[in-house]
Amino acid sequence: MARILITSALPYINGIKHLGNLVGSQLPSDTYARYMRARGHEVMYICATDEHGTPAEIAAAKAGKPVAEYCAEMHEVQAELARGFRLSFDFFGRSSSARNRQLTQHLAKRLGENGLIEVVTEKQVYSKADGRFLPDRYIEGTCPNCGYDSARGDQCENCTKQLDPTDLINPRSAISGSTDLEVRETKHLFLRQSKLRDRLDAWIDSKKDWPILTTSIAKKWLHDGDGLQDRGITRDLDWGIPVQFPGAPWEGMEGKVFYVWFDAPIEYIGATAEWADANGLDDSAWERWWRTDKGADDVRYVQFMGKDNVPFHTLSFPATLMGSEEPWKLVDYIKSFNYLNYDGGQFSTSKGRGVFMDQALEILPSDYWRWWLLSHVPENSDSEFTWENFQASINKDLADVLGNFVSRVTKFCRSKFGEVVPEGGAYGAAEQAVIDEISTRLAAYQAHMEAIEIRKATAELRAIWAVGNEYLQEAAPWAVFKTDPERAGAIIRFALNLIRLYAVLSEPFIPDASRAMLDAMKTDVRDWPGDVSAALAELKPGHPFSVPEVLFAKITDAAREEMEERFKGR
RNA sequence: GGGCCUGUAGCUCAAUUGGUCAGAGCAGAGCGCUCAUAACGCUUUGGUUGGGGGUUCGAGUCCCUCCGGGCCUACCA
Repeated sequence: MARILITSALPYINGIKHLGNLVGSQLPSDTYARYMRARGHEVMYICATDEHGTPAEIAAAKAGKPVAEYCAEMHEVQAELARGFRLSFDFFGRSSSARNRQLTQHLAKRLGENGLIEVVTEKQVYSKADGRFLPDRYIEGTCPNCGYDSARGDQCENCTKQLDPTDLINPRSAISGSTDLEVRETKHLFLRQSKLRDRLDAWIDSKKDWPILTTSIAKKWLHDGDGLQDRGITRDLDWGIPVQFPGAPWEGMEGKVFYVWFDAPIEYIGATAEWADANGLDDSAWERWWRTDKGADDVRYVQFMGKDNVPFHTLSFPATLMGSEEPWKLVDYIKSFNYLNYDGGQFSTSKGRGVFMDQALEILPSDYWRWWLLSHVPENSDSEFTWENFQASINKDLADVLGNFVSRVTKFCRSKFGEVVPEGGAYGAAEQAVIDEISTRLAAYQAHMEAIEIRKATAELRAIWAVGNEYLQEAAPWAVFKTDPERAGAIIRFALNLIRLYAVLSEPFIPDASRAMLDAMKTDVRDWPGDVSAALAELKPGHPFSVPEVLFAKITDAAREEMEERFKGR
C-alpha cells in the first residue's frame, strides 16, 4: 500500500466555473483519487477555493458585499457544486483560512531569513476613484501602436503588442472607467527566485517522466532571456494575507498583502491542516503528508492543473518550499492539461457562452458529464465540446453499451428465473474466454490509470463493458433456455456477476451509476478484483437482486437542439 | 517579435518513441439476433498521415521549408 497525496489546482473564487475549468484539474484528479483508493492505497485528496486578489475584491464590490462575506458565500456555492459532481476531496479548504495565513507568513519569514526576499520600490498606477493600485491589466486605453481603443496596460489585444501602462493614450481604470490616475511609488517584497535557478533547474531535469507540456514551460521560464526572474510576492490590496505580522522582518509593509499566487499553492498544505483541524486531529496528522522529517518521505505527491498554472507549480511554489530550507514535500508528478473549447470557440463567462457547472447539473446527472469530459479530457492538445459529440457518446457508451447491458440481463432473469441469481448449470469455455479477455483488458486499464492516461483508461473501460454484450450474443441464454434452462441460468448468473464487476471498475468515472448497479445487485462488495475469475463468482446462486431504473436515459435530438440554442451565447 | 504544442479515415482519437498491409470508437453499408433503453453481435466501405523537399535499408515518427489551429510570454488568476 502506498501513500498518495493528490492536489487539484484551486478554482478561483469569483464565480461559477465552466466545464473547461472542471475538466482541467478537479475531475481528472478525482478519478485518479477514487481509483487509488479503490486499489487500497492511502489517499489524501486536497482542493480549496483560491480567494485572494483583485478579481475577488471587484466581484465582491459588484455584488455589493464585503469581500469576506462574498468569499464565504462563493466558497459554499463551489463546495456544493463539487459535491454535485461527486468530487471526493478529503478536504475542500479556503486559501483565506487561518492555517494558510499562518503557513504563508511562516514561509515568507523563512525566505527572508535565508536572504531570498528583497524589498523593491516600484512605480505603479494608482486610481484615486477606485482607491487602489491597478494591475496593468486593469488599465485600458488607446494603443499607441494600432489605435485600438480598448488596449490593456500589459498588451494590446488587437495588435498583440506588449505594452507598459504608461504607453497607453488616454488611460482609464478598467474597473470604474475613471481617468483620474497617477503613478505612485510603492514598496514590494520580491522573491529572489533567480538565486534558486540552478537548484530548480536540476530538480526539473531530474523529472524525466513528466509530460512535455509541463517541463517545456518550466524550461522556458528558467532559460529564456536572462533566466528566471525575481518575482513580486506582495500587492497593495486590502483582502489577503497581511505582510506585516508579529515577527515579520520587514518594515513599511503595513496595509499590504501577499500576492495571491504566493499564498494559493501554500493552501495545498493549509487545506491539509484544515482537514486535520476539522477532524479533531493534531498537527502530526497533516505533517505526515507534507514534512519529509515527519513521515512524508514515502508519500507520492501528484498535482493536477491546467497548462496556465504550470509556471507557478514548477517554479514559484517549489522555490518557496526549497528556499525555506525546511523539509517540505515537493511534488513528484505534475499532470497538466490543455484547454477544452466550446463548439468552435472558447468558453466565455462574459458572453454566457458554454456550459457552467451549475447549469450542467440542472440539465443532466453528473455521471453524464463526468463520462464525456473524462473520455475527452484534453491531455495531448486542446479538445472541443460539441453537443452532437456529447449526445453520441452518452447514448452509445452509457445508454447502449453499459446501461442496456444491465437492463437486458436483469429483465431477462426476472422473467425466467425471478429476482434471484439463478442456480444450477456450470461455467464453461465461453465464460473462461470472457475471464481471459477481461483480465487482459483490466491489466491495460490499470496501467493507464497508473500512468494517468485518462482517455486511454476510458476506452479500455468501455471495451470491458462491450465484452458483456459480445458474450450474451454468443451465449444466447434466450435460445438456450428453451432446451437447457440450467445452462441458461449459469449464463445469467455469470452476466449478473459481470454487472457487479462493472460497478466496481467504473466507480472512478461514474460513481453514481456504480452505486446504482451495486444497489441493484444488492451487494456492497466492491473490492478491486485481484482475480477476475473469483470476482465473477461473488454473487452466489439464490442471491437476490432487483431490476434497476434505466441507468442512463438517452439524449433526444430535440433536447440536444434545445441545449445547443440555450448555451450558444450572445 | 520570441518560445512551445499541434495538424492522422466524414467526426473523436491511437500507433510499443525509426521497423509487418497506419489502428479503434462513432457515423455510413450489408447480414444476423430478438433477452434488452429500435438496444446487441458479426462483416464491411473510408487515409499519398496538411503541402513540398531532405536524411535513412526503412519516416505518421527525425531535419528543412511553406500553410492551417492553439497556448504561453512573468502585474488576471
